[in-house]
Amino acid sequence: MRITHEADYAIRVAHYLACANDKVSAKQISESTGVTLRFALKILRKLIQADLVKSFKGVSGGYMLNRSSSDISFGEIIEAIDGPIAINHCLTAEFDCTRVAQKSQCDFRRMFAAINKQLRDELYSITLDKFVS
Amino acid sequence: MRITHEADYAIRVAHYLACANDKVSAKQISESTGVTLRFALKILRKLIQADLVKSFKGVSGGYMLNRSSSDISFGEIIEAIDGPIAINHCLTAEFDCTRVAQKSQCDFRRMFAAINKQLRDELYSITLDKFVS
DNA sequence: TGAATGTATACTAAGTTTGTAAACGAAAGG
DNA sequence: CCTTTCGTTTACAAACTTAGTATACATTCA
Repeated sequence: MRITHEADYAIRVAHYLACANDKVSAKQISESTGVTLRFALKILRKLIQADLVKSFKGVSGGYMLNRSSSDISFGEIIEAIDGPIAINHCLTAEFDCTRVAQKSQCDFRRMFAAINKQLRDELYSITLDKFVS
Repeated sequence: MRITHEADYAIRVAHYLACANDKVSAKQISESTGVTLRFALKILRKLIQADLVKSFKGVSGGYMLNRSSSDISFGEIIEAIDGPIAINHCLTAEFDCTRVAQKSQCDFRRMFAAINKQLRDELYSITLDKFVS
């Protein structure tokens, strides 16, 4: 019932970028957030794939947010790293339920889906700008 | 961000006991829920330790709920198996934050704590009796 | 007393997470 | 144009967690 450390680091990284307001090198990000350089690079790649961050190559390259910090939510960052938010395995695409033939008929699943949606909405409502002083 | 399979099984087991309304053997529980006998025994032990289930030894022994099904929530069952509900590692007792000296000062942590409480309350508000026909 | 049941501890296999390593690709600037 | 600086990609491996099993033991009741 936890987000991974990687997702937690990703939030720190994104927050750092939100505060920076300018292109920042991976090395700088690593040193400022306490995430090892290699791991930070891995996280940045996932954030780029999710269109949350953009990168610049070359001698004076670096990273910056791809959108306004008011338009980037914690939910998005978490899902960019960990994949879809799902409090129970039965809510994921690959799950094949052994309880009932038609999984849409399962009351438990319906209940989990409702709670999951509420949690997800909550995480999507919290944006990075709320943490930028 | 998921409950474990074991917690999911525990819900099935508890639900089966809620429907049974009488002492049931581990074998019967295993066969009815599709959880292997050994694993069901392990789960039952944890449910007993959390006072959700009581057991009877001897030849005609078995298990039954320790309280009314309207008094047993999904939150309790999940915590009995997986431990305290915590969406981020930083909300757990053993966590030692590397971000700031005083973890109570961390805005992220406060935010996660609020969302976590909401999720937990939600899971505690859903009781077994709602799934007994 | 012994068959049927639950209890307790410990172990193992499989899967996931958390990183690390190495080789490659692209762009700025001299 | 070519070197330096930085980002990209793929693959690997150690550590941890989960899921499930095995073994030995304790209790009850006929």
